[in-house]
Amino acid sequence: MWNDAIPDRSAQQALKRKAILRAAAAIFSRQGSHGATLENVADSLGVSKAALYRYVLNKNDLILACQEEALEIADRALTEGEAQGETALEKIRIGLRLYLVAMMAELGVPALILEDNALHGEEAARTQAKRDSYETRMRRLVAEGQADGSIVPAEPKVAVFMLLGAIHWVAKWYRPDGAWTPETVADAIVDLATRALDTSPVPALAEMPERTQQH
Amino acid sequence: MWNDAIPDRSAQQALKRKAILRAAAAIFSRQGSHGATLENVADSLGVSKAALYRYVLNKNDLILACQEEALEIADRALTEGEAQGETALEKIRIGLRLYLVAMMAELGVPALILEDNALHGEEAARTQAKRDSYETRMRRLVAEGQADGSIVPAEPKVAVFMLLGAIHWVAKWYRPDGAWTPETVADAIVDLATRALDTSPVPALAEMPERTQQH
DNA sequence: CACTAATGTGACTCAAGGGTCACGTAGAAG
DNA sequence: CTTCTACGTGACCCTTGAGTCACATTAGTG
Repeated sequence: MWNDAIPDRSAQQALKRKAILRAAAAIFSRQGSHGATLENVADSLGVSKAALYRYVLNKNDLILACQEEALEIADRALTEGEAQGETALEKIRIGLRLYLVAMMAELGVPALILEDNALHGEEAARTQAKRDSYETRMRRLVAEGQADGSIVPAEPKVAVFMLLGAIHWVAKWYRPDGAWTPETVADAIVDLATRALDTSPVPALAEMPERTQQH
Repeated sequence: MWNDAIPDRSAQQALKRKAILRAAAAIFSRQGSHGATLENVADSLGVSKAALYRYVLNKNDLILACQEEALEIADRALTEGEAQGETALEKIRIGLRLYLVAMMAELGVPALILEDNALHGEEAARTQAKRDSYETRMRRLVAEGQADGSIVPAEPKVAVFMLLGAIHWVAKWYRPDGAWTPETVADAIVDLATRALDTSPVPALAEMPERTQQH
């Protein structure tokens, strides 16, 4: 009912909670956190609503967990990008690409779009702080790129908002059962969006290969 | 209570309905259509919830009206862009810029982000069709730009999604009481986003002038 | 096999929010 | 001044959905 098999009792807890997060993320991302029902989430797992409460404190907690997971993923991706990239622009490219792919892999959703007041409680502020921190990091990278010559001069705030808009919007149109794989989409959208900042953009961009292997 | 003064009785109706649309759009855009209460909308106008029902059939109708208004604006803006622009890229630039500015002026909000199932009823399908039609128009323009050499080769669908993401995302971060005017923001974000498609991008972009005159 | 802890369920409570209604009031018209 | 109509209101109804609880069931453990 939950998933296939195996590990020792206490680790099951974590797996099941993870499964709930995935299911919830999928529904939040389509209907918004307000439009989503805990019963929806439960149904999509083939479980009763009450069962969820063994793994989740309440709806707010669930939203919070999804949000934090997504922020962790974004943060790790950016760190990896900073490690691998040569110029600042490359760092951003890699960071965003890994973000999209990892979101699909771990939450099953390319991005989480939450309403402004989706969360309440003091944890909401902590989460907001994390998001600010991520955006600040991105802005610093843009400034760095303007220094190293890889990124065109432009207001860093606007540049970052533009990039994040393009990335987050993927949640609105990407369908996992479509013709494009997560990697294809991530490459295409990130290449295109970051081309806006590129001081020496290549004239042509990659084609869109169809999905070859299912899953 | 509603607005300042004047016109003959029956025209008041239209004005008041328009005021409701603006108020609703503002709240929808911050809280999502599900998170928004009709009482919120009423309160923000200093009116009781019941009063709204003189001008609006129900919540669905209100959402629908906002949505359609936004689509009309987008459509008009694109038509204007097609009339004024030389290359296809210019047409897109002008169309998007006018869209952002007009949304701010007429709905008081840079964009409407609605959840997938915000609307129900058959009108929802009609609205969806309009949105599709707009996106198709945009894709055709991208293809046209690839033909006339102003736009870089790239999958038109992805290109349009990327542009619309950057544009719609403005609703998430723009604050009317901030330092930037609507025109400033529209220019900056559209120039930056469309630069991604530009075959001959200028190396540098405009600075961000502060707001000089208040409103 | 008996015992216990963990897990899941259906039936419930309760608050919030969409929508309605009977009424009060103000302003145009005779 | 009276009357009619449009407008707005407070109080209300009713559904939906968050959260709880007593109970059944299952799975480890001696």
